[in-house]
Amino acid sequence: MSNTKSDCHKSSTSSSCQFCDMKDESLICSHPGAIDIIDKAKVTARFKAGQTIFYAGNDPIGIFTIQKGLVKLEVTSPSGSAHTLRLMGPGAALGYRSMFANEPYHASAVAVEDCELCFISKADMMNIFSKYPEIALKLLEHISKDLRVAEEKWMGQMDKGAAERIADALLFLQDHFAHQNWTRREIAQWAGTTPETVIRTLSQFEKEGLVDQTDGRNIRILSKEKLKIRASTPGV
Amino acid sequence: MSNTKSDCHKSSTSSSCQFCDMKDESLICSHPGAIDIIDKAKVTARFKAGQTIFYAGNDPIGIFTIQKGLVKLEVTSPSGSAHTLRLMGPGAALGYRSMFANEPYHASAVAVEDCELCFISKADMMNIFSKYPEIALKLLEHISKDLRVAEEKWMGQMDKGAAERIADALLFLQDHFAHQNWTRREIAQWAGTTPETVIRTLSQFEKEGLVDQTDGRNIRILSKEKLKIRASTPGV
DNA sequence: CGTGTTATTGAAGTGTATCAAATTGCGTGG
DNA sequence: CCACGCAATTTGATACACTTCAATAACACG
Repeated sequence: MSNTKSDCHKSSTSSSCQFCDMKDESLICSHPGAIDIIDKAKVTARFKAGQTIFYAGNDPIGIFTIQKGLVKLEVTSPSGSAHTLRLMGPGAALGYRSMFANEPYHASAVAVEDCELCFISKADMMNIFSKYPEIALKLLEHISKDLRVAEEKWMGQMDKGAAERIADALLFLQDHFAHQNWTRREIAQWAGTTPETVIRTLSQFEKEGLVDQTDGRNIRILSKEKLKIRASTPGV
Repeated sequence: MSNTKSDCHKSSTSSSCQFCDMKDESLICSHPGAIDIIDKAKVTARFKAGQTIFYAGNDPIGIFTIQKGLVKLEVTSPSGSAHTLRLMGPGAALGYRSMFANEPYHASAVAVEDCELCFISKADMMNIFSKYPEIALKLLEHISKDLRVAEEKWMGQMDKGAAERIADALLFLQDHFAHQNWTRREIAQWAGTTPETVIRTLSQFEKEGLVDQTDGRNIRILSKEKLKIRASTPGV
């Protein structure tokens, strides 16, 4: 096996970016010219479910790209309760906001399931920018969308009741990360409520025929459409 | 009067950017090279307090830079209540998020007080980017900070009580836009609560010696420090 | 087969929205 | 300068959705 790129095995099976499944999905890696630089600069890192990738308060050292697995950005309030800010799957980037803002991380990144990440240092990233400025514009677009999502989310939280937020959460988690079996607590952290309220609401939804909970702790959505209606209807 | 730049008077007294007070504050205009382009491209616009600069749902046509006055970005929920997303004063830009995201505005921009804005079209903006890519990086930094602010704000809203949020609001509005006499409703829209709750909380704060309301409808902060403590203390 | 985590159910407390009605402040025009 | 009218403010009563606490049950994992 003649591997022409010797520094591509820093961490076990980190092969060339050419063969990465996520090549086309990723904002950064999808650029043809950038691949060569990244290929030399990147380091692969693995995290098991539950492990923390970086902690809030620390200074960013670069960007992670998700090759496999799910990662959540979570903030733990002074009162102790944790809330999920963003969820990111394969192809998404991680840690870019703090890097560009020149700020410490304002949230911690935790692996929801076993993960395989690709790390690119800040210096390498800046190097890429200077050669391919159009990537900066792409990231600008991406972060701008993040901002809308963030603002829309807490706008929704404000005048919606818990049931509506939970319906929203179920739909969102199903749409974006269907394979994952979310716990009631995780749903609560995403919907901005408590596990108890999630449970009560779920059994209410079950009565209404929106979901099914007979398969262990699994939550099966029976009617997306009805849930969508429920997600934007004040009372029942 | 020999005016060398004939197209700089599109709207009443729009003088050259060279003499703009906000030249150094603005993200875009502060760049030495960009001024020449902007000077030719810009149009000055005025809005009276209460007027809408753009409406949610419309497509962005460019960027506004605030020369004078205060602007709020507000979202009106389907249930009818309005919430203030961001507040922007002189030197700040307006409408950039939607432009970069290639999305319609997700909020409406309303003049809080009489305003003087400087408009630059999307095409001109892109032209500036291609000549001075470093401006894109600056905007990237700025939007990244916006994202943190947005996420931090709704994180705060989640587990803080109304009194804490209102204390936060008072401090924020005082720090950033001191000259403005905010109404109870505006405070409520910023703090994510109702005017009634703001009133009750204010009179509570008055009892505790944190604020003074004897001067008409004005709210005078007596002790920033005590308010800060109040802003992060669950019960009394 | 135990042990810890997740889920479930119940009861109780409370903060906050909501509605309605009275009052104040403030600008406008007579 | 006063009277008027409107919007902002204030206060009270009520309702209720949600959190919180506590105790039990079900499940997964070693």
